[in-house]
Amino acid sequence: MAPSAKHFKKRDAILHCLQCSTAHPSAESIYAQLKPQIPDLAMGTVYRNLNLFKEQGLVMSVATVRGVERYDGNTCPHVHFICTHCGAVTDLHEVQVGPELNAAATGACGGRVESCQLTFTGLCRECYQRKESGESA
Amino acid sequence: MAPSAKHFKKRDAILHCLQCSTAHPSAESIYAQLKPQIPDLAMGTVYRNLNLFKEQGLVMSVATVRGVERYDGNTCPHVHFICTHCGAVTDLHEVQVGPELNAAATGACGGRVESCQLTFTGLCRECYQRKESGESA
DNA sequence: GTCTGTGCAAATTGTTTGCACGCAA
DNA sequence: TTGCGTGCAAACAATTTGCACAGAC
Repeated sequence: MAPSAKHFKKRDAILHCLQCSTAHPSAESIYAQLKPQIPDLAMGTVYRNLNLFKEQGLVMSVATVRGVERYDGNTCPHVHFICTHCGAVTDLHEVQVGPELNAAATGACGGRVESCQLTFTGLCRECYQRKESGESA
Repeated sequence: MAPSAKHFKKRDAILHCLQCSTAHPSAESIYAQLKPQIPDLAMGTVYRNLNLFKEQGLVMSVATVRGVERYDGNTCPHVHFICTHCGAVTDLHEVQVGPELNAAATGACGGRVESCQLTFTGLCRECYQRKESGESA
C-alpha cells in the first residue's frame, strides 16, 4: 500500500537522515550514521541517491568544506556559517537576505538567477572559546 | 636587488595570473594558461603555491564548481555569480552585502565571523539567451 | 653549506560508474 | 518479464606529497 515499501528503504533512510539533521552532513557521515541500522548499505548508494535528490530539488549542496561536499535537507533559503577550525556547518536563521539583493543580482548578471547562498566563515562558538581560553592560559 | 628574481619566477607568474584574471580560474586553467610561457611548470607547483597564497590571504577560494576549486585573486569582498550551465564564475560588483548582515551573523553564530560570501547561481547572459533562442526556435 | 622553490611521479581521497543480482509489479 | 534500487569493486579525477635537484644567499 504505502509506496515506501522495502523497495525504497535505503533511499528513504538517506533522505530522512538529511531532513532530520541540522549538521549538514557529508556523504561519508550519512553513511556512517546509517550503517549500523542498515549493515548492507554501500557508499555508492548514498552518492547515487544524493545526486538524485539534488536533481529533484529535495536536497541541496551547501558547500565543499575541506574537499568534501556537504548537503542540506532543508531547501528553504537560509544562511550558513562554516567554522574554519572544526568544519562544522550551521544555520543562521537569524540572518536574512533581502529580496532587493536578488533583484540586483538578476539585473547585474543579465541572465537568470535561480538561487542565492550567503555563507559566513569564521570560528564557531566552541572553537572560539577554546581558542580564547587556550591563548590566555 | 628585486626579491622576485629567478627564484620566484613561477610563484609570481601564478599570482599575477590570478590577480589579472576575472575568470576565477581553477588550478588546471592557471596551469594551462602559464604552460606555454613556462614549459617546465608542473601542476604540483601550481597547487603548492595556490595553497600558500590562500594561507597568506593573497588569494581566496570562491567555490567548488563541478568538483573543481575556483580561485580569486581579488580578496576585497564582493559578490559572485556562478552559471550552472557553463560553469563560468563572474563578479557582481553592483550587489553589496550591508554591514548589518555581518553584525547579525556575528551575533547569531556566537563565535567570530571572519568572512562572508554571497553567491548567486543561475544562467549567465550567454547561456540564458542561447537557451531562450533554442527553445523558441 | 643551507634553505627554498620546483619537477616528477606516486599516492591519496572523494566521487562516479559498470555489472550482476534481487525484489516488486 | 520488465524495471528499478542496490552491493561491490573498479575506475576516475582533483589534489597532495615524498624525493631529489638546482639556484640563491
